Order: sequence, then structure tokens, then C-alpha cells
Amino acid sequence: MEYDFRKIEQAWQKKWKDDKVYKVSNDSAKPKYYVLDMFPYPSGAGLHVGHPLGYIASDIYSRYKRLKGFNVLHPMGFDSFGLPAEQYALETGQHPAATTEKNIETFKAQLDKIGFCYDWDREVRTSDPKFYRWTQWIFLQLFNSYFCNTQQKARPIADLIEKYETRGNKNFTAEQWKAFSKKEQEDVLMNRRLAFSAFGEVNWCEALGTVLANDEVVNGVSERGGHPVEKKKMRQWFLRITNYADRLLEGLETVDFSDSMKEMQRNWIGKSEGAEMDFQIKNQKSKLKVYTTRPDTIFGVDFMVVAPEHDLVASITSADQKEEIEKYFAYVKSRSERERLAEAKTITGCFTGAYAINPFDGREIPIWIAEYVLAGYGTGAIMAVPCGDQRDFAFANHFNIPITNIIGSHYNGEEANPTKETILENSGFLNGMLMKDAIGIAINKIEELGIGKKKVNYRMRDAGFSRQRYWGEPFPVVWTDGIALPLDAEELPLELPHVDKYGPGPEGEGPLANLKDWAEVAPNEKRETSTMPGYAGSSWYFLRYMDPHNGEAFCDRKASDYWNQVDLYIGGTEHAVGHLLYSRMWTKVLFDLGLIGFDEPYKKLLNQGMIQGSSRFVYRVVSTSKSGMSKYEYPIFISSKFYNKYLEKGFLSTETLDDWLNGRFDLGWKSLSENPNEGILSVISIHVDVNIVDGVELDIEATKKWKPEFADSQFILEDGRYICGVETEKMSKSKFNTVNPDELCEKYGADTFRMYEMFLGPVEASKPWDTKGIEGVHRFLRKLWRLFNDDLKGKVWNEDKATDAELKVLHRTIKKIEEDTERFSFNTAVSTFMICVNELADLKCYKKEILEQLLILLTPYAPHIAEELWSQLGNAGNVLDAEFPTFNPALLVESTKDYPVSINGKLRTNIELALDLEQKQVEEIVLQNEVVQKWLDGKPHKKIIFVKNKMINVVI
RNA sequence: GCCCAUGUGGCGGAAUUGGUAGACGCAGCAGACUCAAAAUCUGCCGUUCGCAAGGGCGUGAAGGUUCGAUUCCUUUCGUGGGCACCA
Repeated sequence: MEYDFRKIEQAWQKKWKDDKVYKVSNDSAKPKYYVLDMFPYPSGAGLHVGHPLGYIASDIYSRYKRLKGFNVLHPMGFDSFGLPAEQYALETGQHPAATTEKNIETFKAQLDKIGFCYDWDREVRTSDPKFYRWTQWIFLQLFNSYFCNTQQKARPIADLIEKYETRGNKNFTAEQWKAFSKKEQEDVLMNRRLAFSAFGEVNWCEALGTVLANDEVVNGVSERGGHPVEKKKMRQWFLRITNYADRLLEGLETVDFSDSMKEMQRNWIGKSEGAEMDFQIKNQKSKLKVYTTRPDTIFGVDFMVVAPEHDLVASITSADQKEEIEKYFAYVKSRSERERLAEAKTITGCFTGAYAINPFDGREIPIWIAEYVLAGYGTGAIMAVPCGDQRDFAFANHFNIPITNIIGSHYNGEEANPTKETILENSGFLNGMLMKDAIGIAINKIEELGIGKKKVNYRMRDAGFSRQRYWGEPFPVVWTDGIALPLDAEELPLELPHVDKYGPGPEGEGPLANLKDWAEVAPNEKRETSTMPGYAGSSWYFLRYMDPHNGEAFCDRKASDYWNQVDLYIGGTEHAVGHLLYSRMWTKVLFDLGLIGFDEPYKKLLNQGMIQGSSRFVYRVVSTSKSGMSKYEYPIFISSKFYNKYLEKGFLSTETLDDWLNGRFDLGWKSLSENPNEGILSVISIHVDVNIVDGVELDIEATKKWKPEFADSQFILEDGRYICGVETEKMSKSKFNTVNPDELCEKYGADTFRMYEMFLGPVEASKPWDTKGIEGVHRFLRKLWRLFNDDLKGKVWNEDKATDAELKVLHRTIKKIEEDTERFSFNTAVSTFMICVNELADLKCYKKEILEQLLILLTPYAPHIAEELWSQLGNAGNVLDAEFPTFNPALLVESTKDYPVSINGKLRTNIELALDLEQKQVEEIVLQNEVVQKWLDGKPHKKIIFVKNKMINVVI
């Protein structure tokens, strides 16, 4: 009986589905375990082999945990709102709801082929009104809450209103509050709401009349059409995530994320301690407020840099600098934030003509504007200390601003020295102090003089929460007289209305603004027409899986108390800051409001690496002049070797090509001058579909069929084969380097595919995809099959008693598989299975006693074959309901070890020794050894290092 | 530019806590079986010197710590990811 994986996999997938073996209950006596994959966006391109990497890992772990006796929640759903569907709608006129639905069906069918153990009854989709009803509901909770600075937590805004009504705050009394107009009161409250509306900058493209996403802007112009893009202030919604900065930092101590992931989040939050201080501006009333983390360098300030957008710029600019400043401002508006910060090579800036006064020594400090200072960070102004900061140094050098040295010989005039560990000079009252000690002293002095104060600053900004787009959750908000009024919870969901056109509304508003009937609820009452961003739904979806059909609440408290945190969250590092910080914040808010019982969503995070594409190239001969190719009436491709030769020489003559076409490769490289009448040829590399290349060898017939224009192609081969070029790039359809998991499942089976994805390397590592090695894994499964069945003889497994050697193989495997699975080292687990099967085959072990246990170990990795063989062994139930084997260490106990013996750290020989020997006995035996004596050559040894059960090193 | 990750045979990778570098697999080479092919099985397989025994070199590069470094430290180069409206 052969291993007919197609039949086996289809049959079991159907049976699992019919029997609902993956159905998960919220009511179980077993301990719970929650495994979650990062929410996929169902793109039109479908799955490629990169997507399932994390899904396979989580599926293996889920099945493993189930075998270990846990009630495992392992759901899947779709983050189905998003820009690509809308872009597609703009291009094709198809409604995003329709294309999204179609894409999801494709995704699901692809996922099912791989044999994942999802409970599809719990599937969620963010674009489903039954789901986004609760996204809107949570938005209302955010809107109706504020961050209480005393308690450091979210509280209902009603509490704040009550406080204002009874006690007022530091800016107004209770009486004044009551006297405020409704609008005035709402404006005050808006300053505290966790979801709030304010003006924010967007990428505005006048020509398209729309707001663009960052990746729709390339080099300062729109990706579509290449129109200019500039910054524009528009009313936007934001989430006050900055209030949670400290708790987001503290929470990192309680979760099991990689250090690098935590580091990225810390950097994003960017907490810094320093001082905010005011500098008087010369001959003016106004003061310039700067933020600095290094107040100790106050005597080294040689100039000020203010963000070009800073409010003061207009008023302080001197008359003769006005024109220059305006010109510079226009330039800055066209630059993206990234460009402004990134380009350290080209230094730009402009002098305002104004001076600030150093409060300590009265020096006049010129005030500049420059793009590298952003309005949104700190106070939008910095004091520049060129001897201590490299960017300031470069700026000073570029504009010939004299540099003051406050660190003596530690500054060499060639580059800045950002040290905190040296003694200050030239620094007034700070002279002679260690810089890091001077920081506190300077702050104290600043506070004493009343010109500034200690200040904690965050790099993180409040999160922009609105998009001028159609395909997202509508805001449950109606505007009237400039006041945002929330809908009642009973009015939810506010369904996304159907539109026929996906173009922008007037004034860059979202497409919803075009729907007058929908937007204008009543005279003077207009709905919010922007929609929520992609991360809205994904910030809380993990809760919905716990209770996906609840019509009364986003998630029943009993369900969230049972499932609690996600125990294992698997996804890519590209979500390191965005999604993870947002969902951590939402969780904290829901916790503060008493809606859930935990304030960190993900207990452990595992980052999966990216699978890159491995592109293949063919080399086509083209002409650089008109006559060159005219004599060849067909496309010509040359193999890799000839292309490299061409690259080396830099040209190709028609004569050489003719030689090759006639099969004469030994005639050398004909130079152009030998035949001046004919054109010069050049060769271009073209992406070829990786699926018609075997390793690097091109399937010529398939290539001829691939594109009609290649049908009559000539191929110049090396050693009878066409060898392609190779390059690692991002996997994408346009590079023809995507590999579809469906085809691999069809050709080798889902079990082979799953194990091969794991076998490629550590889940965390990024690596290029290469289908080449999949045969090896497939061979392994067939070899496993042959331990049970012979192709000719049929059943070969038996019920004989296992020998010690066989038990040893099994238990070594149990130990290693358990360890490797626990530490997510799935690639080495696959190797372990291979070693086990190789050894059992060598031992001719076909014994049920051994094989049955092996199948349980294998179930998480290759569920179909494990289930099939499990039932062949005569078991009634599902192998997934079996119990994970227990490792028996007694079976692996050894009494001797073959020790490696090194001389001065270099391995020279091996000696087998009893494990209970002590250092002294070992030394005696080792010194007797002839190889050791040969290296000693009669000289005495210095010492012998003996590490029990590890190694021996003789030092001479 | 800043932040994070990463670099080991022809290729993917292993070496879990500083202790035998290259497990396992792919590719390749040689052989067995076969009329033949496929499948399967056996052996070889970092590099270099050597008939062999055996030796030198070798984990991106350069230094350092150590009896011993792929592993720790310093410097440096290459590649990948993120940088706030892609998700």
C-alpha cells in the first residue's frame, strides 16, 4: 500500500470538519491555552508560502498543547477593512465588500488545504457590522473617558464633569464652568477625552483632491500621477495614547516579548527626562521655549533651531530675512517627515534674523529654522550645542557658526563628542563639574530662576485615528455647531452606507461626504465622514474570538475571565510598534473601565521571520541599435555563464552570438571592430516565473508556453542546460517569485508542506524560499509510512515487544521533540523526526509499541498522516485526543562517555571513560594515552581541564 | 539618518549554559538493484598539503578576554525589517 497523501488528507479533512473535532468550548475543566496568529489582511493575491509560516508554527503549538491536556483556543479571522480593497474599487469599480468577500473565501480555502485546527465557528471579520458594531462601541468608551492623572487610569468623562461642576480646576472655578457655553465646555472636555478631535497634518495632494497614505507618496509626489504633495492641517480624530506612555513602558516588564521587541517599543515611546526652559528673544516680548535633555551644556549653546512650522517664526523673523524664510518654508512643506529626518548629508536651514539671550551669560544666540527639528516633538525648538551633538556640529560647520567648546580637550574640532562623563569648562557656575552631575544642578538653577522646569518628554505622539477613506468603520459621531455628539450605544452599528463612487469628497473629506442623504442627519447636524484606520478592529479582535456571537456585549466578562490573556501570539516584527502598542493601549483602557480583568493582551509574543522570494532571471539578447537584432526573428536567451561573460566584457557582437547559435563555443570573444557593419548587442535580465525553474535550471518548454512571445525562442545552453540567475527579493507577483502553497499541497501533500516550512530554519529567522529541498521532507514521510506498510506486502507493523535499543530511540525522540516544541525550535524537531525514523528503519523496528507513540509526537507537525496511521493501528478515536508520551530518563542512562581530548584547545583524540571517574583518575588515564604522549613529547603538562560529561583539555 | 535583527560548506541550516564546528536535509559524486527508468538502498561529500598516517587553515572582516570563542567584549563591513495614513 502506497502513501497516497491526496486521498488521506482529503478524507481526514472532511472527517475532522464533519465531526467538528476543532470545536472549542468556553466551558471546560481543562486548563486553558490561547494561541493567536496576527490577523491577516485578505489581499487579492491570495496566500503565498510566506504567510503560513507563522500559522503552521501556531498550529503545531496548539495541537501540542491539546495533546498535553489543555483546552486550546486557536482561532482565525480577517482584518478585512483596508486601503488595498478601496484602491482596487477605485480602479475597477467593484465594491470593496464584494472583493473582500471573494478574497476571504480564497484565503479560507487555501488555509483549509494546509489542515489547520481552527474553530471556524469563531471566525471574525472586522468589516462585518456585527463585529464593527463593537469597534464603534469601544470607540464610544474611549470618547466618553479621560485619563485621570492622579489615579493614572481611564475614568468615565462623567466623573470629570462632576469634578468641574463642584470644584472646577486650576484654570476655572465651578461657577465659571457652569457659566461656559455648551461649546466652551465641550472644547474643554475634548482636551481630556481618550478619543478626541483636533487638527493634524496630512499628506495633501491638491491635484488628486485627496489625502494620501505615506506609501502613496514617493519622493514628495503622489505615486499615482506624480503630483505634488504637501502638508495640510485637517480636523482629525486621535487616541490619547501618550497618556498611557508610562504604563505601556511598565507593562513591558510583565510580558514575554523578545528584548529587541521591547527595545523597539521603548524607543518608539521615547521617554526622556530633561528640562524645558524659556529664552528671552532680543528686543521682543516673546520667549522661545526649548526642550533639552542636556541642560548641563547650556553654556555651549551657539544657536537655536526652531521647527519651520513653529508659531513664533512669523513674528520673530526680521524684515530682511523674511523672503528667505518663506522660501525655505515652502521647501519644507514639500518634504515628508522621513525625508526631513533622514537626510543628514544635505544640511538645510535658514536664519530668522532674531536672537535669543542666554539667561546665564547674556550671550546673543542666533535663531535658525531647519527641517530636522519637528514641530510635534518637545517644544518644536532646540538649543544647539555643536561641540556635543553631531547634527548641531554639522549644521554649525555648514553655516559657519562659531563653536564654543565646553569640554576642553575632549572636543577635537573635527566632530562632536556627546559624552556625559567629562568635566565642564567654559561653563560659568557649572565649571569643574562632571557633566552628568551638572544636569541636575542646572535644572535646579533653572527652576530657581523661574525660567524653566524639569520635564519628562515622550517621542511618541497621539495616534491619528481617522482616515479620509471609505472602507473602514464609520465614526458613531454627529457634529452640530462644532460639537461632536456621540451616538447612543443602541444606535450601533452605524452601518457603512453603500457608495457608487470611491473618489474623495469635497475639501479632501472622505468619500462618505459625497452622500448628502447619509451625512446630513438633520439641518445643522452632520455625520463624521472620515472612517477609522486599519488598526481599529485589530486593536481588540483577540477578545471577540472568546465570545464571537455575543449580541449583547463585545465579549462576555465570563468568557474573557476564562480565556484571559493570549498565551502565545505569533506574528511578524513589522507590527512591533503600531499594532502592538495600540492593542496594548486599548486593553489597558478596557481594563481601567472594568470591562476586562487584565491589562496586557499578549503574554508571550513570538516573531516569525519573513519568507523572502528567491527570484530567477533569464538573459535576453537585445539590440542597442535598430539593425542589431533584425536578422534574428526570434527572441534569444543566453544562459547564466554567457551573461556573466557579457557583463565582464561589457558588449556582445553579433558574430559571437552567431558562433553560439551554431554551437561553436570555442572560438573566443569576437570584438566589435571585426565586424563594424553589424549592430551592437546588449543583454537584459528578465524575471522568470520561479515555478518553471528547477533549482536554477530553466524548463525551456514551459518557458515557451509561459509567454506567447517566447514561443519561438532560441536558448543558448551551457552543458545542455539553461542556468538562470538568482537574487533574493521581497516575494511579489510582479517579480514572478511567489510560490503558491496550494500547488505544493497538491504535489507533495499538506503534511510535507507543513514540515518543510518548519524545516527551512528557525521560525524567527527571515530566509528566502526555495522549493528545492521539499523532496527530502517528502521522502521522510514516505519512509515513515514504510515502517507501517510495504508497497507490495501491505501491512508490516506488528505487536512484538520493543527492545531496549528501540525504546532508547523512542525516548530520546520524546525528550527532544518535547524540548524543541516548547522552545519553538520546530526546524530541529523535524530533524529529530528524521533521525528517529532513520534509526528505526536501521533497526527494522515495525513495532506498534514504538510507532504508536511516535505518531502522537508527530501529530502536531503532520496531522494527516499521523491520524491515518493511528487509525490503521486499530485506534478508534482521534490521535489529537491521545495523551502526549511521557519521557522516561531511566532508559537513556549511560555509564561511559567517549570524551573528546584536546591539547591546548585543539581536538586530538577521543577516550572512552566511565562517567563516575574523578579528575585525578581521569588525569592518569589521559596521560597514559599515546596520542597525548605524542603531543606532550616528553615535556610536562601545565594542567588538565576536565569537565564531567563534556570534555578534557590538556594544557602544555 | 535613527532603531531592531542578521552574517557558519555549493545551498537551507545544527551546535539549548563558553566545551568534539558543519547534526538533519538539498544538490553533487561513486556503487547496488533493474532489460531500462522511477523508486529504494550503500558509501563519499568545508578547504588545503600528503601515497598514507597525519597535519595546516576555517563560522562576514580586524582586534581582545579565556585552558578553550560560531557563542562574551571592542571596532568595522554587508544584508533584511521598521520609522507614525499599507496592514
